[in-house]
Amino acid sequence: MQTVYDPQHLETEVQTLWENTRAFEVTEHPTKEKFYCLSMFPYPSGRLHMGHVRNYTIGDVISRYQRMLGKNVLQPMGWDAFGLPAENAALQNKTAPAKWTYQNIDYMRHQLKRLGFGYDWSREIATCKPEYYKWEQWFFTRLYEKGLVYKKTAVVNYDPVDQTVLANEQVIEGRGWRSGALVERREIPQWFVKITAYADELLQGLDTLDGWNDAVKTMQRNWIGRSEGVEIHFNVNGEILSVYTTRPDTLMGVTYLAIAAEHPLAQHAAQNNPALLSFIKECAQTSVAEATLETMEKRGIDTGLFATHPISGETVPIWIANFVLMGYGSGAVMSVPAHDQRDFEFAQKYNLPIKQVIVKKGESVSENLTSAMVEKGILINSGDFTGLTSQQAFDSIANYLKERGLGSKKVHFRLRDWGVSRQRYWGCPIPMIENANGDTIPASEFPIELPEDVIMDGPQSPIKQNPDFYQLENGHRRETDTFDTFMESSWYYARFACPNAEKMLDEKADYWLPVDQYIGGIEHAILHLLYARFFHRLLRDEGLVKTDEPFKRLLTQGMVIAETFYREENGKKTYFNLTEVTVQRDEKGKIIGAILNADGQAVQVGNVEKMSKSKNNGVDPQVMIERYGADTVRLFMMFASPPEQSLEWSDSGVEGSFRFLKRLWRQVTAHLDNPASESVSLSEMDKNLRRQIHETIAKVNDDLSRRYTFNTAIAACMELLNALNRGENSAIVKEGLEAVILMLSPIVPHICQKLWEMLGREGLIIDAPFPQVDESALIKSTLQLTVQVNGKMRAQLEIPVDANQTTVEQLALQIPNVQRFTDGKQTVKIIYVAGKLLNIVVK
RNA sequence: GCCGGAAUGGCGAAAUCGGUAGACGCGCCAGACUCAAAAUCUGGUAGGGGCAACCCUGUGUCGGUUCGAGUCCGACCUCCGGCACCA
Repeated sequence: MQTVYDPQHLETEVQTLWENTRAFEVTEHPTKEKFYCLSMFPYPSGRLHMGHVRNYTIGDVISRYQRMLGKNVLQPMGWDAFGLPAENAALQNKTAPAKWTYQNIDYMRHQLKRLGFGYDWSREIATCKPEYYKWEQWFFTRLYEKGLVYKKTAVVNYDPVDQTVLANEQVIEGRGWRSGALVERREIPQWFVKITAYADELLQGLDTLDGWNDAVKTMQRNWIGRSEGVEIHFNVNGEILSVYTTRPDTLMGVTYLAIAAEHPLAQHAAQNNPALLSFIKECAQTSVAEATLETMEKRGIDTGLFATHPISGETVPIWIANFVLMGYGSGAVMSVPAHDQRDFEFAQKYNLPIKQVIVKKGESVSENLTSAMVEKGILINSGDFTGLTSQQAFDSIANYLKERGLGSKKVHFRLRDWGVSRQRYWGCPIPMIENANGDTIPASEFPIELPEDVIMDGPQSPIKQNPDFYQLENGHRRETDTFDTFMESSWYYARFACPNAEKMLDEKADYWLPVDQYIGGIEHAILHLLYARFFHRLLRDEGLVKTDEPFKRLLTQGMVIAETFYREENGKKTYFNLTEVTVQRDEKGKIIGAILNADGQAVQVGNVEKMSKSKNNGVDPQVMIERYGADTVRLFMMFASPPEQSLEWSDSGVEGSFRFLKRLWRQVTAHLDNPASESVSLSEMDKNLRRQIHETIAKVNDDLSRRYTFNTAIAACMELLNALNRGENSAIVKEGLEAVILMLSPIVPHICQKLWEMLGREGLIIDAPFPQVDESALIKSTLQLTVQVNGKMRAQLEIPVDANQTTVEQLALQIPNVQRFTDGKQTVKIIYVAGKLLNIVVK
């Protein structure tokens, strides 16, 4: 028998057992209940980081628990293998993105296996393989045929020095990250998928997702942004300029219109106007990111053009404003400074008139508005509409406009169509061809393979300069843009059900889908999850899946954070890793400083932040696994905080987890040395211990199935183990130890498998049933009641389980400490929460 | 700027439906074992008062609802995530 807990040796042994028995390979099983548990697949960046470890431990714990409940559990793993970092790495190392990616996959697969995750590796997918992306290409051409795909121009960030398109992330303070050149907005033709055609369905579908938390659903609802408003036509020299508003009741307060710099009217007006031209050029020098546009200084310029108000017939000036974007709606907005804060500030800045047309009920016009009056109310200064409420005016004005052909009610979505074109190399080639007439037509054969054997000697895509790729024999020319990588991650969950199918998806997908539990970072709350929900409906409408929603239950896990250490010189911070410093604490254990090991001098202690390269505060999981073993790392990850909260790294916390596993090991081996002596009747202490065992089983089941609070499940097991250590009846101690081992096995599967065997059990613990409650063990004869006076706890009272309120009140009033607070006072009322609490209210 | 979230001892956290604030763990303090150290075990540990029984204060800030608020409502502060080409 092993007397010392030796995780390295033990974990290898157990992992070999899993491998040899193919413990996690699953097939469709018509009679068994299925459970599909999926963690968001990783981008193969090089090594696993702690965020991955956390994500995949959560998924593995849920999978193993569900399997022990008797379900047919699928837990697959793959690689989101296309993406920008591979190009950057290739550029730096002068290698091919493919080679770098495949090397990373090999290393990270090895790491995942070492952590003991129960994946069905026979289903592994890498999205950069033609066997995977050829179906995406085929599907895109199907969407094209159905009219769900179209081409239009859209703006990108363009680096004029590197002559390449930049991702928002690559634009730093308005400049390209490599060249430092001022970035320009540029319009280029791109492919779009009509997600807006599904906007209503995506919105309504949220109501069916009971297993998603409200924060994510709210964010998606707001992102889709359904609004009811009115489209209004202004007349500009005989041409129609359309604007959309949700506040047609304020229409009489319009004092100017604002248009985008790229708007044709702006371009036209600028032809003979150098001031306008230079303003438009300035507007073009901004990143396309919405956060940048919304936070920058709002600026504008008068075009000199006028529009005719559709009701009053008055003319209002047309301004170019840097915050209005072409391509979001019509590229023009009506401005009502009195009732919109942004318009108000803009009007003040440029001395434009502010005309109040809404007042609160019972008030009159405000003499000097100091800010916009944005609430709804009663119309004033609005001609025939004066006196109406905002609500009445909405309909009256809409009808007025409609009767005269000047506008109509319209439902509008904030959601925009999904631009899927990327001007990059390391992605799935878009399967379109430009024929000799200049028309685009879909490709007819798949895959259109991306050449992997390339050299990145500049930021431009190699396939854009490679006629072997784009030039076809019949004179046609292939599209050289690639897909947004969100395309691949929008359907991988379905392909895992049938990774080798000779079509995109086969009937096996019907067995496994939808995903019962999806787990990933909260940062994916909108984009990835919305695109996947959209794509699932596209698959459904192609007859490839039968459900409406891909993910039944969603768990969004928090970030892994850690302390930062730095020195500041000339305003530039240099960060040091935890491994390079010694932390100093006061006698209470509070951090008071840190010293750099290299020179013995002090460094600054910074904030606790998300583990990242830039803050140099990452902890390499590999080092921890080698030091403590996978079980300790897994245990710490699950114990330190509940999954949805951020998790702070702590070396001593990891030590604590290791210590607990050593104690578990020792306690079981010590028990084996003192074999069970069966006692006939149970003492009161025995009964209490047995009740605690079964109360813990009830709690852990609830924590693992409903609440997903793994930290409290572990705490309950720790408490039970402490109690078992004091247990006297070895038969009950054995029952308790077996329960603890089974309950902890989803979290720390290696040590539990081994202890399970040492207790004389055979086979895989993963195939043993999870402990269930023996109701008879829970029976109590007395309860602890809290007695309050005026809501403050004054005493504890032990009462028989069947005591009625009158008895309880009498008992409570006899307690001296209760009498101290009630004597000489009048009892106003008594509140009794049966079996829990008695509150005596006095005055 | 807009949308969403978080905040509780020295630290990570617990308190599940409005009902005992601080379970469990870390750290720290004391003791046991040891020639000693490590490891391990036992006890203590929100702050303040009290010999003690107990009492007062306390869950980011200010206000409110309630017999009772960490939990609900309103306003605010700080931090975090997302904002459509990072994944």
